[in-house]
Amino acid sequence: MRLKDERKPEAITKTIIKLINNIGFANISMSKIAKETGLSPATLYIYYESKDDMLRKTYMSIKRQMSQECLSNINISDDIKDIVFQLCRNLLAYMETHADEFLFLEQAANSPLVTDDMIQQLEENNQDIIRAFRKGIETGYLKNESPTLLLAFCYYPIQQIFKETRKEKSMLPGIDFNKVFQMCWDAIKA
Amino acid sequence: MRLKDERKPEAITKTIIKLINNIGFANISMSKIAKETGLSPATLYIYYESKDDMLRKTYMSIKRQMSQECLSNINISDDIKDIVFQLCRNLLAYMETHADEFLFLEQAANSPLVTDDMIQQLEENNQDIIRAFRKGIETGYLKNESPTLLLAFCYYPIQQIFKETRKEKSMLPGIDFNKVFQMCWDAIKA
Amino acid sequence: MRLKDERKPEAITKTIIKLINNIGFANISMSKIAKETGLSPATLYIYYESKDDMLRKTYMSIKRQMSQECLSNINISDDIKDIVFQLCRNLLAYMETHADEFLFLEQAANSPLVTDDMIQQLEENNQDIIRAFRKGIETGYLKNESPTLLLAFCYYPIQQIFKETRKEKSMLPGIDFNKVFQMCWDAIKA
Amino acid sequence: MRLKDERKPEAITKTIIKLINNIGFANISMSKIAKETGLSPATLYIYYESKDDMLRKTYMSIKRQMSQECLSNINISDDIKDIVFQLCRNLLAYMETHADEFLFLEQAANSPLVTDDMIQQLEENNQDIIRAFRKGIETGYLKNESPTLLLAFCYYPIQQIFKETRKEKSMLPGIDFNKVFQMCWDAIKA
DNA sequence: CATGAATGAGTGTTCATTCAT
DNA sequence: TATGAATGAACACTCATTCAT
Repeated sequence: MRLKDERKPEAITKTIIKLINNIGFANISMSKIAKETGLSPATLYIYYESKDDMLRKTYMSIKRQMSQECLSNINISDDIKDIVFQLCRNLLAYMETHADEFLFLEQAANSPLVTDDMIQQLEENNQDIIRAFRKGIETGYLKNESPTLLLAFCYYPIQQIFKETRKEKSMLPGIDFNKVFQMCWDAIKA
Repeated sequence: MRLKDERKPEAITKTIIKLINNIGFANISMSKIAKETGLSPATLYIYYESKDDMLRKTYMSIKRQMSQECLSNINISDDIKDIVFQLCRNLLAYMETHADEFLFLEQAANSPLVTDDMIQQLEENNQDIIRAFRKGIETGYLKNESPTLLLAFCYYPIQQIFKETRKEKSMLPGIDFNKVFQMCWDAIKA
Repeated sequence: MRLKDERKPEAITKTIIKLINNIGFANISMSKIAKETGLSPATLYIYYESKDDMLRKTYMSIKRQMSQECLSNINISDDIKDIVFQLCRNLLAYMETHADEFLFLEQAANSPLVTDDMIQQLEENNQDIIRAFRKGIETGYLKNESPTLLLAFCYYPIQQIFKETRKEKSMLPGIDFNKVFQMCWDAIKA
Repeated sequence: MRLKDERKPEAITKTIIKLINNIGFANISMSKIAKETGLSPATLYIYYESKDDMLRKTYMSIKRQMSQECLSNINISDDIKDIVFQLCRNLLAYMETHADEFLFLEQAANSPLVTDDMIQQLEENNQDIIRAFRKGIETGYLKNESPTLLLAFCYYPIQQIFKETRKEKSMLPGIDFNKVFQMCWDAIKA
């Protein structure tokens, strides 16, 4: 009995990310993915139940990987300001080194593919950082708002601004992201 | 020979927005749009060159309308702080009254459909507000950063947070957007 | 606006009957039907909602035609014996001149495609003959059984025996169908 | 190296009969049969050369079993009338206790799957009964027709009428099959 | 013997677009 | 201008069968 080739899902994932960035979320098809990966369309269905299942699992996997990298070099007992800046740096670093993955996430996130259920599952990855933010609020360093909202004020602007800087005729060329991080901090600090 | 019926493009636009929110950007088709609007597929090609052309023109039209509504009740000579808060209120008001239109924009914006060229064209709608921000910088009320960046810090967080609040199992339920506006202001003020 | 070509459904029907007799009910496909008829697969969907719809409508149409031809030269006021023998002759004549159509019906009738609802609709075509049989019962010429059962004893044996005679290595070669008709009559007569 | 497990073909046969009655002859597939039986698709090919081979062998097996059961409690030296009525009762009994098997046979019999060669092989199962019928002709109890034809007049009407009574909205509800047997006898008796 | 992996060819159906009226 | 008819190409997915273990 032949065993599942664990390099195949990896190759499929890479193809998906590549194709979505080249031709767009709306234009990927199973046959394009199969051909680009060098597989038969039928083989995709050994690893995934359906196209939706494939895209959802790919989304979950990439998103989890991104969340994890955002927590690098962060010690929950550090000063909240250090945590916030490190978080911002990590996010930027991930987007810079995994631009295609990130842009895949952005396309998928705005589609009906990503369900509330998936988001809730992913939310668990943020629990540590949410706890740190809550402590920051209690110790008076951060505004007395929902920690999720404060966190959103770090992630969202940086992500959207990053996307803008990636465009060929960007309206925000040569931005110094340290300034952006500072603005995030100003938004959430007490 | 009848003249082009200008109510048809309007009806088509409405259908597109409705369908995209119901079945997603990736699943709309010319025949679905035609059937839902009560037209023949062939008729769509009288008003638009192709599917892409149709979606692009629709995007441009909606985006322009949104930009315009964001400038309501704003007087360039007002205090920059008043301008910023009014801008934020206008944006929120538009998203709340035109949720489908806004969510269409978000789906389209992340797709390869929207070209740099289109973005540059749309950028012109912001010139007045950019000028006001520049004055705010010069008079020392705002941080000395690119006005576009400052503006981004108003739009992006509010838009993304709004999307989050729309979800059924939102992680940010019952948010007071006035607090959000204040955070935007804190981020960009000098 | 182009008009529907009424020769197309006829051509499609002919292809279906031909193909089903050549390759069997289980092996026909939309693309085979399309190619054999000289059409695009998509065109089939202008005339029929789905494959099932196509096969069902074809079945109904052929079955109705057969029922009609079975009533040729039958006068309801004739002697019931004459009616029965004419019915038998008509059935045989139809099967002989429309062998492919008849064999299509037999394949379809044993598939789950043909619903009770369809059968009920078709049953209406037999009302006149059923009435004649009822009169035959009342006047004592026929057995006092359900007219439908008596009718079945005419149709079924002849149909099944006809199918047997059609086989290359038939076990019933050179049958005289007049004898078969007589046996049918013996079965149902009082 | 294990030996072929003879319970597997039995299990496969049961699955085939079940599936064909549930989803129809045209919709069964090797993988569905494998999954439903709890086997790998590849395993089916240990027991059968191909899908067609599998269906043919299954048809032959079931058909033989049915023929055998039709001969229960029949003594060739009995009166031909007793033989005929017992044959009819046996046929009905088989169809009632093995409805799925019988309906499988009917679906298969009308498909091109069943070849003349197979029919000839199966015909041997009827030799005893054919001989009895021939004696019935010689002794003047039966019509002077081909014994096969006389036999057909027993089998066919009962089978077709049985199928009709099985339908949900049957046109022949609550039939007394003893009357049907009598009609068969009337058809073939001298 | 038995199997899950693998596949090219096929399935029914819909696509964006053009044609003929 | 407006349309239903028409289509080749593509869609997501399944097929019967074979391979490698």
